[in-house]
Amino acid sequence: MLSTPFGAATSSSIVPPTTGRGPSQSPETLASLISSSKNITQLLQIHAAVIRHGFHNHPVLNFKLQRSYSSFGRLDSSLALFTHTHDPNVFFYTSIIHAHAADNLHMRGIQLYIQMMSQDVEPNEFTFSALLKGCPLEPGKLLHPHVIKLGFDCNMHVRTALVDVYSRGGDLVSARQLFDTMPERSLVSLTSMITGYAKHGDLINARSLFDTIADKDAVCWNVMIGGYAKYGKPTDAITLFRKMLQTKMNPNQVTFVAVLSACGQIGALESGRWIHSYIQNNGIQINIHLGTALIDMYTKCGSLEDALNIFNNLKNKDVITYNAMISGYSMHGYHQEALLLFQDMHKNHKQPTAISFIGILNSCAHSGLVSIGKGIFLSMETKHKIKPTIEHYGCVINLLGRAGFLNHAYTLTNNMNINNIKPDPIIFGTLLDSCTLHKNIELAEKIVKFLIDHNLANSGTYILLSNLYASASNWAGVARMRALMKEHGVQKEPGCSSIEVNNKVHEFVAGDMKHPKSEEIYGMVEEVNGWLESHGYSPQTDVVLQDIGKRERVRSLEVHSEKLAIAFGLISTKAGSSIKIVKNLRVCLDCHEVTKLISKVTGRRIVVRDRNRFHHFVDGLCSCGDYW
DNA sequence: GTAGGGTTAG
Repeated sequence: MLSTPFGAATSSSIVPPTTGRGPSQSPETLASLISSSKNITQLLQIHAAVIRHGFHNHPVLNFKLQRSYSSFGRLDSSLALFTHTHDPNVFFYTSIIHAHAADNLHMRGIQLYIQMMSQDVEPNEFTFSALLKGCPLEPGKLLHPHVIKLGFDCNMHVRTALVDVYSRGGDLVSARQLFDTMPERSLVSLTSMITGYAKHGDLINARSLFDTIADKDAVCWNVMIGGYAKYGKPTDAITLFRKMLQTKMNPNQVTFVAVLSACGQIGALESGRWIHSYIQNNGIQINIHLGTALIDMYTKCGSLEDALNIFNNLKNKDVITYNAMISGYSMHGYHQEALLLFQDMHKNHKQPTAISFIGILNSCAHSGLVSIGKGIFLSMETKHKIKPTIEHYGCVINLLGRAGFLNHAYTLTNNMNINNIKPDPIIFGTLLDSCTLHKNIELAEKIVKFLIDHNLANSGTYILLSNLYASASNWAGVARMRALMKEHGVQKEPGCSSIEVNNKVHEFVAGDMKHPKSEEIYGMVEEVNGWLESHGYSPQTDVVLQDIGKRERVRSLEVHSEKLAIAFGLISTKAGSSIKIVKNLRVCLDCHEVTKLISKVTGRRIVVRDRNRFHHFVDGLCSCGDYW
C-alpha cells in the first residue's frame, strides 16, 4: 500500500523550498509532469516535489493532482487532498464529485454538492454533468429541478446526462421526452437514448432510432449489438456485427465482448474462432473483459482447451475471469479442476462472489459430490459472509435430489423460509426432476398438487410429471397431465438443436423436414438405426410423452431434433472430424444412449451442449458418466 | 484546470 505524502506535507511545508533539495521548478513544469505521470508511484513523487517547492496551496496543481489520483483509482488520496484544501473552488468540487461518480458513490457526490452550496460555491453546468454521470434514477430525479432552476437544462452535456439518467433508470417515457425536446441532438444523446431502450429490452425502438443515424461511431454500434446479445437475439447481434464490418467501421474490444457473448449463446464456435483470429491479426489487446468473453465463448462453444489457453495467458485475472473458467469446467464435467480452481482463487486473494458459488455448487451437483457441496454451501455464510440466494438453494436441492436424498432436498425447500426465501416454480421443478430420476411418484404428486393449488404450475411442471408417469408406463397419468396442460393452455417448448457447418448455423426441430437436405438427413437416420440394431440396441421408449403404439414411439424418438442435427453433421463434415450440437432442452435418455453408440461406430467425437451442460461422447462413452 | 453515450461470469 502506498501512502499519500500528506504526512510529509505538514513537515516539509515548513521547510523553505530553497534548501538545496534540487533545482526549483515552475508550476507549469510540475503541472505538465502531473499530466504525464504514468502510474501512482510517479504521481506520488511529483506530489512530493510540489510540496517541496512550496506549492501545496497552489489551486491548479492541487486540482491536477486530485484528478490524477482519481484517474489511478485512488479516490482516497484524491479525497485527502480535497479535505486539506482551504476554500475549494467550483473546479475542485466538480472534480471531486466526478471522482465519486466514477466510483459509483453518487450519494456521497450529492452530499458534496450540498456542502458546496452551503459554502456559497456556485455550481456550474460541469458540476451537474459530474453529479448526473451514472447517477441512479431517484437521486437523479431530485437533481433535475436544481438543473432547471439554475438554467442548465438546455446545455447539451447536462441534458444528455439527464436523458441518460432517465434512460438507464428505465423511465423511458421521461427520457424520450427530454430527448425529443432537446435544442439539438448529438450522437451522444442519441446513443444514450438507444442505450435506454436496449438496456430495457425494447430492441424495436432501439433499432429504429439506431437506423436514423447516418454517422454512427463504434459506441453506437456497440450499444445496438450488445442489446441484441443481451436480450436473447444472438443471431441479430452477429448479423449486425457483420454489417458493421461491411460499413468499414472498426470494431473495438467492447464490440468483440458483445459479439463473443452472442457466439457463446448459440454455440457458434467457427464464428467465435474467426473473431478470435480477427482480434489477433489486428493487434487488438486482449484485456480482462475481452479475455473473459473469449473464455466464456470457448467454454460455451465446447472448446475447453482454447478457453484454458486464454485463461492461462491472461494477466491480472479478476473474480469474473475465475468464475467464467470455473463454470466452464463445471459445464464440461471437469469437477476436480473446478474445485482446484476455486481453491486457487483463494490463494490468489480473489474473494469468491455469489456467482462463484453457483458455478462450484453446480459442479458438485453434476458430479454427485454431496458432502463437499454441502460444506461449500455452509461456508458461504460462515466463512465468506455471502447470504445464499434462491439460486444457491436451487443448486443444493439439485445436488441432494440427484444423489437420491429426495427427502433431505424436500426438507430444505421447506426450510428456505428461515432465510426469508420463498421456493419458486424453478425450485419445485428441480425437485420434480429428481423425483423423475429416482421414480418417486409419491413425492412428485405431492409437489405438483401443491403447485397447482397455489397457481404456481408452469409448462415444466406438467411435462415433468407427465414424463415421470410415462417412465412408469402409467398412461392414465400421462393422459391426465395432457388434459391438464390443455386446460391451462400450456404448451411444451419444442426441442431445437443446431449445428454450425461452414460458418452457418443449421437448426432442427423434432420431425423437421424443412432442411433442403432432408432426404439425405433421413437417409442417414435410417443408416444409424441399422448400426444400432446390429449393436443390439433397443430404443428407450420410456421418455416419450404420448401413449402411442410402440412402433410409433420408436419413430418419434428417431426424429428428435438432436438426432437430425447429428445426422446432418455426419453427412456434411469430414469423416473422423468432431461434431458439435447445441440443444435448447436437456438431452433425453434415448438420444444420450444413441449418441454414445454413434460415437463408437463412427469413431467421431460428438459434443452436445444441452440446457444444463456439455456431453462429450467419445468411443461409446459420455463425459457426464451418465450422471446428468 | 473541468462535462454527456458502450464491455465480461450462472
